[in-house]
This record gives sequence, structure tokens and C-alpha cells, in this order.
Amino acid sequence: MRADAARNREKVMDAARELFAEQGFEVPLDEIAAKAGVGPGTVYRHFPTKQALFQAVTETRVTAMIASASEPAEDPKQALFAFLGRMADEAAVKRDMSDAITVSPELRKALHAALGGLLERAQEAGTVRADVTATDLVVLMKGMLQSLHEGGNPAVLLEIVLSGLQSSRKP
Amino acid sequence: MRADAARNREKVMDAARELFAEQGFEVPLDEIAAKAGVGPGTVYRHFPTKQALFQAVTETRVTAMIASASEPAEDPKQALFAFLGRMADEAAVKRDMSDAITVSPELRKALHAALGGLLERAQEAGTVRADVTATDLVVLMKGMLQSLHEGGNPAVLLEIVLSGLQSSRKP
DNA sequence: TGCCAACCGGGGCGAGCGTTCCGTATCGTC
DNA sequence: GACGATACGGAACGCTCGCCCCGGTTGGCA
Repeated sequence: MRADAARNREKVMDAARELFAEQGFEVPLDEIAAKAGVGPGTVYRHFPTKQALFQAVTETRVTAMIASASEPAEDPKQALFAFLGRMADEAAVKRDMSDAITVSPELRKALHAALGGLLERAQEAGTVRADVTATDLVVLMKGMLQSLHEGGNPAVLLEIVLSGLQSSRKP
Repeated sequence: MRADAARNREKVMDAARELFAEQGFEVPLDEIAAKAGVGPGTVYRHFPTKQALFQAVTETRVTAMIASASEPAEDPKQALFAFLGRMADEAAVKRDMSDAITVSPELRKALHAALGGLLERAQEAGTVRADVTATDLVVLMKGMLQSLHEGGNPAVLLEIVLSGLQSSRKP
């Protein structure tokens, strides 16, 4: 690979990182190219599609987060809650967190599996309500993460969800 | 107004009701026109803009729901929870519920005020956590309502939120 | 029944966006 | 220093969608 090509690839990824984090997947690709100081054609020389660029930018971060679900923890409930807390912290700062789940089916599956494992262990311990499925948790978190960017207080919203996940005071 | 004009107006509103409920505000206006058996121009003869059509279709339902927040109830917490339950029920069937809040600023304001009143009374009674604001509640509900259409179990998701709203078990 | 205003259908315009193409500039080698 | 491969920029394409316009049609009154 030529030196200028590698340099441009980095510039594109840097610009994409910043703009995806600010505006989510919706940001026009031309805007990314402009911020990187290149033409749209150059972006497509390095990434076959907008979605590929998005995945290249988010995959590392998100898979690292997913991997952190396997870290050992004493209490299953705390393990689950800590993970959800990490998701919320990340999403509060980077708007592309919730899009990453939507855009890439693989990432969605991986997150689903990771959350499913944590959830199951917490449910077996009896500290998290038993009628929640992994799908419920994924979609609820996605909705909640989006709410963070519409004026909601991140800490409060997260606490509501976490508190609501516990078994099992009936409303 | 001519008879056929009135008839077409009704056909457009019927089609819009159905498609907005199915697909939300995102449905193309041409699709509504096609379902109504008219051309797009005819839609614009009766409604100046797509948003106006959307409001004409949703406003009645939503304002009625908002008005129901003023119904008397013995327990402030139950009043709030019953209202949120009605929102969830409606949104589980009609996809345009969450869009209605977004598309029309007036409706959003009205909902904000109604929820704010219910919330405040429940907080004064000490049965709902005090650190939640009306804005938090609106955005959280919006996120949750959207989650209903992505595979989440409506009853479970609602229960999580309601249970989480209560004061004040810390996670 | 005939006329005119009201109304209709659908083709078309313009904007936004993802993607592609191509003439030109640049890198790295001989 | 020159040449060929590689990469670049940005104009252009195709598509979608909200919205408008115009030639033809239809309804209802005289």
C-alpha cells in the first residue's frame, strides 16, 4: 500500500470516528469525506460501502465491550448491571453505540449472546426477574440508549432500568 | 365542498390511519395515496403537508389519551402507572404513537405537561422516585415504545419501567 | 341539459444521499 | 529523471421522497 493511501485511510477513519460518534450512522458520507479532506471516491477506495466503514470504526470498540462481559465477577447480578452500566456510559458519549447494534447483524448477535449469558446467570441466582428474555433486554437497552441523546438524564434512566430488572416487586 | 372531494378526503384519512399505524411516519406519502386509490396531488389538495395529514390522523387519538390523564384516581402512583399503561397498550398496536410525540411539538408539550402533573403528584406522595423529571419520563417512554416494535415483550418492558420508577431500592 | 368551477391523476421537479466513473496528480521504482 | 502503476478528487448517476403543476374530468346548479 502506498504511503499516501495509508495516510488517507487513517484520515478517513479518524473523521468517521468523530462524526459517527457525534451524529450516529445517519451522518452523510460526503460530510465524513469533507472532514477528512478527501473526496467521496477516496472513501470508497478504502471501504466498499458506508456500512463497512461504520463497522471498521465501531467493531473494535464494541467487540471489546462485549468481551468484557466475560470478565469474572462475584455476584451475577452485579456482573450484569456493571455491563449495562458500561454500555450506558459508552452510549452517553458516543451516539454510534446504539446504531452499531442495528447496522451489523453479527454485532447484534454477539451482544445478544453476551447479554443472554449474563442474564441467565443472574436469573438463576434469583436476583433478576425471570420473565425477561435476552431479546427484551437488547431492545430495551437500545431504546434507553437512544433516549440518552434526547435530553434524558443518563444516570437516572439507567437506574430505573436496573432497578426494574430486579425481582420482583410488582407495580 | 363537493361530494367526491369529501369522499376522497375520507379515503385518504382511512388509508393514512392504517399505514401510519402499521409503519409509522416513515411510510411514503405515495403509498398512502395509492392505498386510498388517488394520486399524490389529491392528498395535497386536502392536506398542505405530509405532517399535517399525520397530525390530522393522530391528533384526536393522542389528545384524547392525554386528556385521560386528568381523570380522577385515588392513588397518584396508580394514576401515573395506569396512564403509562394506556400509552404502552396504544403503542403496542399502533406504531405512530411514538412518532406523534416527535412530529408535533404541540403534542409533545401537551404530553410533557400531562405526564409532569401525574409525576409530580406521585412524587409528592413519595411512591415514585424523586429524581425523575418529566423529560426523563417522556424520552424513556418514547424509547420503550419503540422497543415494542423490535421484538420486545410489551408487558415485560412496561413492568420493568414501572417497577423501576418506584422509590427507591438502589441497584 | 349545458356550463363552469371545483377537483382529479399522475408526471415531473428538486433536494439529499449512497455509489461509481474517469481524467488527473502523485508515489515509488529503474 | 522518467515511466507505469496506484490513488485522488469531484462531477455525475440512480434512487427515494416530499411536493407542485397542468390537461382532462366530473359534479351540481341554472
